[in-house]
Formats: sequence, C-alpha cells, structure tokens
Amino acid sequence: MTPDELIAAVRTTVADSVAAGELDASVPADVVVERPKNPEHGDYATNVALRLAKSAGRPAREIAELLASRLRAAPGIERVDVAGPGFLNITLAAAALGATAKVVVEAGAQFGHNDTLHGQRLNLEFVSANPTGPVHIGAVRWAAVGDALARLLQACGADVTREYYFNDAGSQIERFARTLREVANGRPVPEDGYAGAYIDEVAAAVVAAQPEILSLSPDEQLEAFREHGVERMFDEIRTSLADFGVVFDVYFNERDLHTRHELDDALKRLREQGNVYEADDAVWLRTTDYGDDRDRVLVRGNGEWTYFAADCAYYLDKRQRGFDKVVIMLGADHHGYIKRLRAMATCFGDDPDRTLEILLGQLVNLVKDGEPVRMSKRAGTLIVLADLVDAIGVDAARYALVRYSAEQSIDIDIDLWAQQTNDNPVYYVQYAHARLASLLRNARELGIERSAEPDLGLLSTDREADLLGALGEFPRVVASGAELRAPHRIAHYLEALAGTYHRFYDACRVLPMGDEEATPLTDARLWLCEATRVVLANGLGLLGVSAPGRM
RNA sequence: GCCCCCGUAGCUCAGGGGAUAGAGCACCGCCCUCCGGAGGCGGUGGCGCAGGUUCGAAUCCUGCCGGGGGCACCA
Repeated sequence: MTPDELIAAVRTTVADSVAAGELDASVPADVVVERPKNPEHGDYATNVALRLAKSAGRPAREIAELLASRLRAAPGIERVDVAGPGFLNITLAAAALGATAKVVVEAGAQFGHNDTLHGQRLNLEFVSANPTGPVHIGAVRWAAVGDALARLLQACGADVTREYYFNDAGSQIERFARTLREVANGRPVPEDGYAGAYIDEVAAAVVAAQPEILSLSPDEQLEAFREHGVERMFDEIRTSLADFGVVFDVYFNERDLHTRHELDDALKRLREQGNVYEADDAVWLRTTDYGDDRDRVLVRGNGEWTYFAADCAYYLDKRQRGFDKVVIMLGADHHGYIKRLRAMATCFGDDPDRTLEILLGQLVNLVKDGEPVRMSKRAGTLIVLADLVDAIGVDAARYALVRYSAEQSIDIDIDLWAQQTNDNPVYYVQYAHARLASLLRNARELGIERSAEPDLGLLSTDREADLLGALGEFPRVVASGAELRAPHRIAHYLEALAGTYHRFYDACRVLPMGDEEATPLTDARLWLCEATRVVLANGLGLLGVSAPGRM
C-alpha cells in the first residue's frame, strides 16, 4: 500500500463516518500522511483528526478514536493507534507494505513520475550568461539547478522548454569587441574592457581564422571582432554546458528581437494598455502603478532602447509562443528586477501570479584550503565551469551545486568534493547504487532470477519496513520538489535512502550463503533491492548525475 | 536611507504549523568466516535575541542584533 493509497483510504474513512452521521465535517486539503520519525509511531501517521477538530467542533482525540475504529477494518491495515494530541498512527500489514517493491519495479524508470503539472507549458530560462566570457561559477549553479528543475517539472508532466537568453546586442558586447580588437593589435586592454587569459585566446583564434582582419579599418575591425568573437565565445559556452550535461531547447538571440521589430511591437502594446508616457525626452513605462519603486525608461533621451525594453519584448515573445508561464532564474544580485518584471507583465494585461515566476538564487563561493577563491570576469582570475569540472568532475559538480537550497548562499569546498570518499555526499549515494547493482549482478551469476509472484509479506523486519517506506515516499518527494522549485530535496532524500539501504544491507542477508538454496525470502529481498536501485537511479537521473553500476 | 536573502551541533547543511529538531564531517568507543568496510552500531553536541499569532512555532507576524547582496536613461 503506497502513501497515496493510504491517504485515499483515510479520506474514504472520513466520508464513511460523515455518511454514517458520526461526524459533520469535510476533509481539509492539508491532510497529510507522513512517515513518523519515531518507529514506535507505526509506518505512517496522519493529522486528519487534528485538522477536522476545528470545523467539526469536537476534540481531536475524540475524532481520532472514531476514525481509528473504522480504519482498523480497512484492508492492508494491521493496526491503528491514537496518540498525542490526536495523531492516527497506522501500521500496515507486511504484505501491504511489501507490495511497494513490486509497484516500484514494475513502474521502472517511470516510478516517481506523476501528472500534477500535466498540460502546463513552461518556459524555463536560466544561465543566460553574456557571451563576453566563459560561464562563471555563479551561472554554473543555475545550469545545475535549472536543468534539475526542468527534469523535475517534466517528471510531473509539464511541457518544459529550457531557454538561454543570449545577449548579443548590448554595450557589454561592444566593450568585449573593443577589448579583442585592442589585444589583437598588441595594445593594452582598455580601461573598461575585459581581462583574462581567455581574451588573448579568443583574439588569437579570431585572427588565426581570418588573418586579413588586422588590415581592416578600426571600425571594420570592431565589427568583425564583435561578430566572430561573440560567435567563438558562445560556441565555447554552449560546448562547456553540453559537457556539463545541460542542453537548451532554445538559444534566443536578443538581436532577433531588434531585427524583428519586436521592441516596437511591445511598446505599441504597452501604449495601447495605457501604461506609457513621455518625459524628459524619454519614453517611460508606468511600472509604479503595479508595485515597482520607480517608473522605468523604455527609450532613452538619445533614442536608444533600454535593456528593460528588450526584457519587455522578450517576455511578450515568450507569451506569444504559447507558454502558460514564464519562469526565470536569476542570481540574488538581480533581485531588484522582480518588481519591475512583475509590473511589466501586469502592464501587458497579464496576471504575474499566473504567468511569471522569478526564482532567485543566492551566490556561490568556491573554497579551497579554507580560503575563498575569488572570481571575477573583470579581474581575469576566472573560476569557470571548466575549472570546476576539471577539479571535481561533472557528477560531483552537479551534485554539489544542486544539493543545497538555492535560497542559501553556499561555499563549495573544492577539496571535499574532489575526494572519492564518503565525506563526499555524491559518492555516498552513487556507492549505494553501485553496491546494489553489484549484488544484483551476483544474483544473476548465481542463476537466481526474481519470480513473477514474490511473497513480499516476508519482508517483515524493521530494516525492510524502513526501506519499503522510504521507497514509497519518492513520488511525493518528486511532486513537492517540483512544486517548491527545490531540487535539493531530491538530493537529501537520496542520501537518506542510501543510508536506509546500507542499514538494510548490514542486517539482512540477500543472497544465499555457501551451498544454501535461494528461498522465497531471497526472492522477496531481490525485489526490494531492485526497487531500491530503481529509485536511486531515477533520483540521480532527476539531478543529472550518473548512477554507476560499478565505481 | 530603502529593498532582498540568510543566522539551526565545533564545521557544511536538512527541516512545507505537529509528537523526543535531523544528516554528513570532526571527536570518542565498537562491528569483517561468505552479497562492495566507499559500509554499519553507540556516544558527545544546537534553533541569534525579544515580543506576538496558535491547542501546538526552527517554521507565520513585528522589532532588534549579526552576515551577504542590491538599489542607473549600465547591460
């Protein structure tokens, strides 16, 4: 019996009780069935009586007793106790709990998937680093978290488009191009230019590909370096992200917004909505009407579009492509944009609570030997994606970045995550999977196959019950992780599951020893092992981390 | 000055209003005749401070203290 089936049984019990006239209340939405921390509290506990107490106008314990007596008769339930202020502690029959193993194995790679977001078209924009340098560590966090979140949302049935906004039209690009031109001509990096070894590399690569570039006029050179430098930089970014396992469905060029006159279209729309005015030679959007701190300029006094105007056009573009919701992941240093972006959506006539979601993530520090590793594009001491992967590998890097709540700024200790020991959480989880895969291989070599009809009621020890219970939690962890935009919950779940498995393994012999024959218990435990392996693999898959068969 | 995020064990972090606040590392003591010891068991140790809401607060609200980040007709 899975938690979902149990909660359905609880609801049915309440409905029956109401129908019988014992109770006058409806089941609230926030009724939960959860695994108690204390094993004496049974396999599952529910707060349904506590929730019903207020609307029914009766003491929670009284309602709990009432429901308990009905619930005890439900199939698969061995005992129900009333405890504390009115919790129902439920112990399942061993066979009902054991059935989880079969459910998991038969669902396979689909186990944990659900349809809570079915039909939703989501545009998830993340990274979107300017192509003026390699992807720095802060943006790498969004690559790992954004991709994991996309996988989570997809596992809940959402139609997700991963999108990278490629800013190729701004003044930073001009500075980048000017830097390349100066460096290629043997002159120093301009005052406001970019420094770093990659500048020399890109400049040299552009010149090597087109030696004639240096004989062009300064203005022509600027244009050539802009075009080819950005192209090279962007190729490098895309390649390094692909090596990291992150591939976007759409790489959107800001320049296309301009060439397709989408900024004009957006301005026209905003004007029609009555939210645009002119002052001091500039064109403004009255975002203060919708919660922003100040109005925002769309067209500057010199006639040029602002970056914000492109944001408006880009938002409109996404909406016109049919996305129900535009989700944007931003670094905490951009938190000031939230109000203006929400106000902008409102100016277009949208309800930002429905169509726009801004996810903020705090910054990342790399730490080595106890000292923070500085990172700065401008300073040229770059901590970039490739450096991180070189230092600790893709799996550890992705796991390290996705393991922590994005709301928390984090320090990543390079030395720790480079270790191949159990100090390193990713190895702890991967090791459990490898150990399981090895055990299952050994079973096959012994000629032991899982039977079609295992007696899963034989899985009756506490360690087995713990493991079965943990497996049953996975779908809810996936659903809540997606709902809360919190992929780190998957990582913590997997670490707990790995621990639960190791404890099972320590206490329960799976394969026959010596000359012994395989028994029905062997069979049941092999089902449990395969189920555990499936969940570990599925969970790691959601994080974009490999589930190795050997290590 | 205004805005956002964060203060939980010696360290790095989990904890969606519920029962005795969890895990890894570190430290101390244990467990290998056979499935991977990259493992398991036990011990030490904690919610920044003060109010409030609630049957119940680490969680929600207010104030304060401490840390980080942000406040352009830059991108």
